[in-house]
Amino acid sequence: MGRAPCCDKANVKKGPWSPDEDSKLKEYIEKYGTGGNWIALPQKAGLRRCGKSCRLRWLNYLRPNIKHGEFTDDEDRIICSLFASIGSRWSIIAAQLPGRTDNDIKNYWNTKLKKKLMVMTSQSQRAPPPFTSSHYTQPVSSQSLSSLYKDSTSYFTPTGSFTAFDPMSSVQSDLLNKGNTTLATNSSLIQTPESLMSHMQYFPVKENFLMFGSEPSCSSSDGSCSQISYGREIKQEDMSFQGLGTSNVYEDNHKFMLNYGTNSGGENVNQWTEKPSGYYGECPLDYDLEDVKRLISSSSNNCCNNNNFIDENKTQEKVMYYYY
DNA sequence: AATCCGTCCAACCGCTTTTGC
DNA sequence: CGCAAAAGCGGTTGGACGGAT
Repeated sequence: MGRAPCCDKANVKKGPWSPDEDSKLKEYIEKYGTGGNWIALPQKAGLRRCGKSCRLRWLNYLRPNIKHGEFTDDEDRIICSLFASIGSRWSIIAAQLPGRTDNDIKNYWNTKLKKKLMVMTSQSQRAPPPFTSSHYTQPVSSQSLSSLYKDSTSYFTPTGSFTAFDPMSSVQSDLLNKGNTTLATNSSLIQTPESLMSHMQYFPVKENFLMFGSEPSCSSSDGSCSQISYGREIKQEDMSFQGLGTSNVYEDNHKFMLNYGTNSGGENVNQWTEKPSGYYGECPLDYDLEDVKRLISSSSNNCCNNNNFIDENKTQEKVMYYYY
């Protein structure tokens, strides 16, 4: 049983907006505002459109100060950096780019920026094996994340550390209390795509298929793979933290982690071990941007490598992916 | 000139989260 | 606290467009 449709599908117009519809919507909102009720708005404005459609049209196109056209290098850098840290949270990324909409950024990433980075990746001829990094990335719940942003908390420290995935407690105790954090939009603290690429990886998976960029989008209904997004589908109780240095997987209520890279003795480590209890918060705060960038490419390697939490129900197949 | 193919982006869909009662 | 409705979000789709063949 699905939920009731938000509008009468038979009586609403779909497809591209006409200039007339645009002006009607614009005029109405400029005059009366949205009234906090998008569902009722189209009728009041004399539009045969779904409220959601009106909202989207307004937010993505008609709203004042919307910036269209070419993205600047600075915007590129911000998008790359934020994507590396928080993944495809386009609305949050958009919040850092005045005048840009989440839809715009999403489209830009999917159609241009990702490819641009891929080209750089292939040019860099550098394809280190997975599981080589040394830091954590860490998911935060959407609530935590949004509250972080509401607090205008920086994800860039003056030392270049990237902190978006620090556990909230750590963030609060450490970075949030720092008076000297700086805004993400300070481009001097954001790496250029070129410098990012020097640490990027790509992973040929399934023969010649190269995955790159965003989290993998997998069917959630057919059980093939759960869509992974930071703090959305995954309930907090399901969250396991997995980072560049350690991957955690739940299995039958046991938590496992994949250690990789080198241990303190300089030995190469790449093995599954059971996770000690209370493991969550013990993550280094320093989140080196070089490592962050690696996420861009490696995050899409599969459902598990760098995405940070595992749905318990999907554990088996994900573990398989790890061994793929 | 016609067709094919790839790119781009507005809009839709369905899900999660938030809000209000 | 639980439920339903609305808002918000991100993935996907479809069509317009331009370049290549």
